[in-house]
Amino acid sequence: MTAALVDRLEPEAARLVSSRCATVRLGRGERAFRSGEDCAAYLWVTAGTVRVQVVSERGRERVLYRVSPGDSCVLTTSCLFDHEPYAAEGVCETDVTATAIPAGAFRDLLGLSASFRDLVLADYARRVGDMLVMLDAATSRNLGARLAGLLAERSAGPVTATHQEIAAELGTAREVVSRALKDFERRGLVALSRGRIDVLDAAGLGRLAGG
Amino acid sequence: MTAALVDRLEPEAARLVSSRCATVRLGRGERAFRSGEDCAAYLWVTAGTVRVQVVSERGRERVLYRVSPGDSCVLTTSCLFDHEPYAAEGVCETDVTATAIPAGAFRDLLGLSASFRDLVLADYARRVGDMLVMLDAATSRNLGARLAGLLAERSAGPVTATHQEIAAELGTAREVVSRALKDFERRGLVALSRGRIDVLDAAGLGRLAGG
DNA sequence: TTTCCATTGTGATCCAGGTCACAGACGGGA
DNA sequence: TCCCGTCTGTGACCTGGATCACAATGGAAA
Repeated sequence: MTAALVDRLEPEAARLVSSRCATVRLGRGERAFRSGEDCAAYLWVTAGTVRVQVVSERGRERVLYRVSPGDSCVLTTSCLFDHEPYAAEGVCETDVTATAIPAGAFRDLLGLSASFRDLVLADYARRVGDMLVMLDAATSRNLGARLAGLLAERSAGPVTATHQEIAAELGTAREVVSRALKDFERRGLVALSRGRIDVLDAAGLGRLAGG
Repeated sequence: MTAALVDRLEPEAARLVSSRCATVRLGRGERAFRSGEDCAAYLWVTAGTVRVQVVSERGRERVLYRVSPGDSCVLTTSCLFDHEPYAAEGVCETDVTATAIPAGAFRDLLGLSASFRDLVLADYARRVGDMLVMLDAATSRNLGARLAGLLAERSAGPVTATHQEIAAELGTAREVVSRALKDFERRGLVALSRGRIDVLDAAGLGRLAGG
């Protein structure tokens, strides 16, 4: 399944994309955009993943969401319409290929293509929903449940992530995650090794996470 | 200044609104929508204010944002595009007049009118920005600063709100707000009376709030 | 005036999570 | 094999804020 933008659009809109948009490639670890930067173009990711995060004054980073092929990035649209600089940064988690849509072309596309509108707005809707959930989670402090939820979600294979990365995901401190994980291990829910967590009892984790 | 939708749209779009949208009136305290409800129409508020909030399991309510004349409601668009029910409820803080735009008409309008697109997306952008700020605030727990900020913002006139209402605004408990306010009073920043807070030193509060 | 409920003030206590400070443990180079 | 930087594990301690439990007060309605 390809995630090329042109494949999803009406012919006329696809032509517009072909003529006015460029393909950009970014290496793993590069920044797609930085906090405080102005927003010049809308990026449609066709391959790879961009992690969008904010960094607090105290240096703690917090992951907001990820942009995968087929997703748009709410913050970018936010910037394009609000004319404000980015409040977050985008880090490429893998090599990334994307179509850069200049602001003018973006607006034209919105007018021209119902498919494009649907893509953009549906994604917006999803993100807002996610952020509501995050807000809720951040307010009620039940770190154990949130961690269990995160692990249960990814229990298909081994979870390869350092405790530090998970802490950023949850917006907390590494030590807190380490302790909680150790607790899970003692309860037989997971097996821990360096940079990797194997889920032994996804159902149990799910129970911990769910209401 | 009127906030009627038709005044902001191209003639053709305005006609569409006139023919397919109804005006609804809601009394103060009524629910514009409820948590879990399906979303049938997009509401464009022309007069009054709707407070959008989520209620946690423990009954604590948290204000997400307010919809004033000229604003749209992100959650509504969210629902229309995501086909998911509301995750929050909307309470009319005053008598409210609104234009109800059925889902179909909403989509048509987006295609037809560049002005409408700009209204909807600009509003979306603003909300997302607000939510980022809220997330940040909720994570770093410095209730004093947040409370000071809230008061400084409204320091134009006396702030008429109970401590309970302010607590909902900040997503915390009433007692915590009472104590913080009392502390501000002792420091000469505010004067407290029943259901009302007079800001005596807006600059001082601003300093407490600002970085 | 009296009643009664919503609002506010406050002490006492509790607790999840944050911080600090190290000590191992692992693992990929050199 | 040894070295060194990254990851983990853990104890000790701190803290803001949440909860509980009442008392006191204000003010609108009766």
